[in-house]
Order: sequence, then C-alpha cells, then structure tokens
Amino acid sequence: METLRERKKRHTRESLLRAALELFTTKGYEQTTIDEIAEAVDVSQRTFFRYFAGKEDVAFAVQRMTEAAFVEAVRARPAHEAPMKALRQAFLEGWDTIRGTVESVVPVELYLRMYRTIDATPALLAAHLRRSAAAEEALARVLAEREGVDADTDPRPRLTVAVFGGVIRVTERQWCTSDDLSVESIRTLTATYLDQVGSALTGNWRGTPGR
Amino acid sequence: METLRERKKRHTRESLLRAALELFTTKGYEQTTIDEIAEAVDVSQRTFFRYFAGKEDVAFAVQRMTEAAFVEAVRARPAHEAPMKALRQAFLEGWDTIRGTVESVVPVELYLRMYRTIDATPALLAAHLRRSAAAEEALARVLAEREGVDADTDPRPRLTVAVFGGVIRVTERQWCTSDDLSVESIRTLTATYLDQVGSALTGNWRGTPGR
DNA sequence: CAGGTTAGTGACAGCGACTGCCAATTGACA
DNA sequence: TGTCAATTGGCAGTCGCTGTCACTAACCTG
Repeated sequence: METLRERKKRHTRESLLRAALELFTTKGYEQTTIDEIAEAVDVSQRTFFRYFAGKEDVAFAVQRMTEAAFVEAVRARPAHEAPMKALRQAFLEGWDTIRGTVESVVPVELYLRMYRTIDATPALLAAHLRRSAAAEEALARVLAEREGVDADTDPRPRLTVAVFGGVIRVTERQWCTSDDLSVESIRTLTATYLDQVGSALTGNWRGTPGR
Repeated sequence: METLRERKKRHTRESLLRAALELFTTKGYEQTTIDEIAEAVDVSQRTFFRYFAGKEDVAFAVQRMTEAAFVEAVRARPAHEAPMKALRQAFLEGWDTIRGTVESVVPVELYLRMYRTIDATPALLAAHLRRSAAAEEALARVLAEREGVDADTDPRPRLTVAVFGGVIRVTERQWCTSDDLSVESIRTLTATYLDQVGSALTGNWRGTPGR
C-alpha cells in the first residue's frame, strides 16, 4: 500500500502532467511557460523540474506509456507470425486497449488532442520522430530475436521496422490533419495504409485509386 | 559582381559556419556555446544571430544545400522512370556530385564528420529527422506530379517516399556508426539496403544472409 | 570629394528553460 | 515526541535567443 508521502508525490506529478497537457493543447506548447504549469498546480518552478526533466519530457509522458505497451505487444505476438504481420496486429491491438493504458493518468481525449499539438509544434514533432526512431531500434531487436537472426549484422529487421514506422508516420500525419480525431479513425486509417504499401511500391499508379 | 559590403557579409557568414561546424565536430554540439563561435570569428554574439536563426540553423546550413539538390535531382529524372527508381538514382547521383555541391562553402570532409555529430547528439538527431520529414513531403509532391496523381488524396506518393526515407535513415545510421566515413561507403550501403527491402518485407528470413 | 543615406555591428537589458545550492518544512518511524 | 530523511522553495547563475539603440563603415548623389 501507499504511504501519505507517496500519495502526495503521485498527486503532484499527475496534477503537473494534466495541467501541462491541458495548457499545451489549449494555448499552445511554445506559449506555455513552466512557471504557468507550476502555478496552476501551486508548486514552485523548481519542484516541476524535480518531477520532469523538462518541458519536452512532460509533453511525452503519456506517449512513453503507450510506446512501451506497443513494444511489449509485439514481443507477445505468436512466434509463427511474419514480422510485418506481428507489427501490424500489435499496433492495432494497442489502439484497442488505449483506454486501459492511459485513462488512469489522463483522459484519453486529452491524449488524442496532444497528438495534434505535437504535429503542429516543430520542436515537439522533432522530438516525436526521434522517440519513434528509438522505438524502432527496440522493435528491430525484438523482431531479430523472434526470427533468430543477428540484430547487429542483419539489416532486415531494421529495414522492416523502418518501413512499418514510415507508414505509421504517414498515417499519423494524415489523421492529425483530418477532422475526425477518434481512435476508430486512426485504427482504420492505419490498416488501410498498411494494405496499400505493396501496391504503392510497385509503381504504375495511373490506373487506380487514391483511397 | 559583388560589392565590398556583400563580400564582407559572405566572408563573415562562411567564417561563422566553418567555425561552428569545426567546434561542433571537435568538442561537441552541446558543449559549444554561441559565444565561442562568435569569439572564434571575432564578432559579437548578436551578429551571429543576424546570420543564423540559431544554433540548430547553423548546424544544418550545409545539409540544407544538399537536400535542395536532391529534391531537384528527383524532379529532373526522366518521366518514364518508376517512382522508387527515380528516388534511388537521384540519391546516388547526389552523392556523386557532393563535392561540387558543398566544397565551395566547407570542406566535404567536415560535412561528413558533421553527420556523426548529428547522429550522436539527440537534439540534432531530432532536428534532422524533422527536416527529413519535411523533405519527404516535398518529394511526395514531386512524385505525385510526375505520376499524375493528386498529392492530397492519394497516399501512394507519401507511402513510397516514407519507405524510401525509412531505408535511407537505416543506412545513414549504419554508416555513422561504421568506421568508414567515406562517400563511396554510404553510396554502396544505400544501394545494398534498397535492394534488400523487397526480400525483407516478404518475411521468412531464416534461410539467408545478413548482408 | 563632401555630406547624407543606409546597412551592418556592438553593447545592453531582458525572457524562458534549466541547474546547483542551501535553508526550511513536512512526513516517517522509533 | 523527538530525530532523521525526504520534499520543497528561493535564489543565483548559465545558455539560447530577442528587442532596442546608438555608432560606424560602406554606398551614393551632387
């Protein structure tokens, strides 16, 4: 069980997190100062930095949770599944269980709105892409292990994950700029785009559709 | 022709650029202050900011040139070439002509060393990935136009460019961590990895090679 | 080539993110 | 209840970056 001190700490941390995301999504990331976040929770600026490494850190606190869940989901996929299929299934699964992963800390709706803010803020978009790259490295290792190849010398796990990640980013971007910011929306968009990769790579697009 | 004022400006700018890259690659990006760069060229800190928007801006000044050259090279490719092929050829071409593109401003060797610094510095890596994403958007539009599809509704140009970009980033990363930091090295590595994408995506790796 | 115009510069003040340090407070536990 | 350790606030300082203003050097015109 939890001591009073621990309860207070958790409360402060979560209050800071919620206040930060609320401010970021409403008045913008750059326009929000650390002092404002701290003031909203009635702690000193110094205390904010004891809970989060910086402005960027608090912005991605929730993303960190969902990312970790995704990597674990890939690891948990049945061993006979082909790499690309495992990535795809784990990812869609991640969106199915997003409520349970996130809601204990912040409302899912706030989490989803944050995606838009990230996409619209150059500094955050950059950080997001770097975080994605780091995640891809972890995923490549998982795939390499699943398939019994050497992650350091065989480029195929990394290439596969890079292609998958590329599609995911196209999907995210499209979703962020659409007006339907719902979980179902990104789920179906992801599935659709993953299906289209094959035909996109063959070239010769002139005959057919644009979704 | 060039007036005295313009000559002085160009000289100041290029001196700042060279000094910055030299400092970044030797003592590290984070460890280098703007004051040091300005001092090395004997101008005020304020003057530095009149030539470059910030620390990040000067770090990518040369990359900006090569990127622009790459996008143009894709645009200049024969219209009958398949999208993926056009990207590949333009990219390899870019490395063939890198000397002519860069050497007038900084030594190629310094430009290449800068890649390692970018890869090793989280803040720069993030910025690099965001810049790549922006470049991919431009490339997608070029491909869409070449193939006569609508860049806004048809996902295939963006998907193709995302896959290509993904492979390029895997390649860059591998190259940066290798000990052969030469133009030939990244050229051949790129070609090899692009060739492997197809077989990587089919799954079923157990039979064959790791490069 | 004298004199006014303009571009480029340096110095200074100030903001926001972030860190180190020390003193005060508050919960934990004997 | 008193002691100890964890948590906090305040303060000073660094670095990236911006606005302002006066000053100088280059340009141009007569």
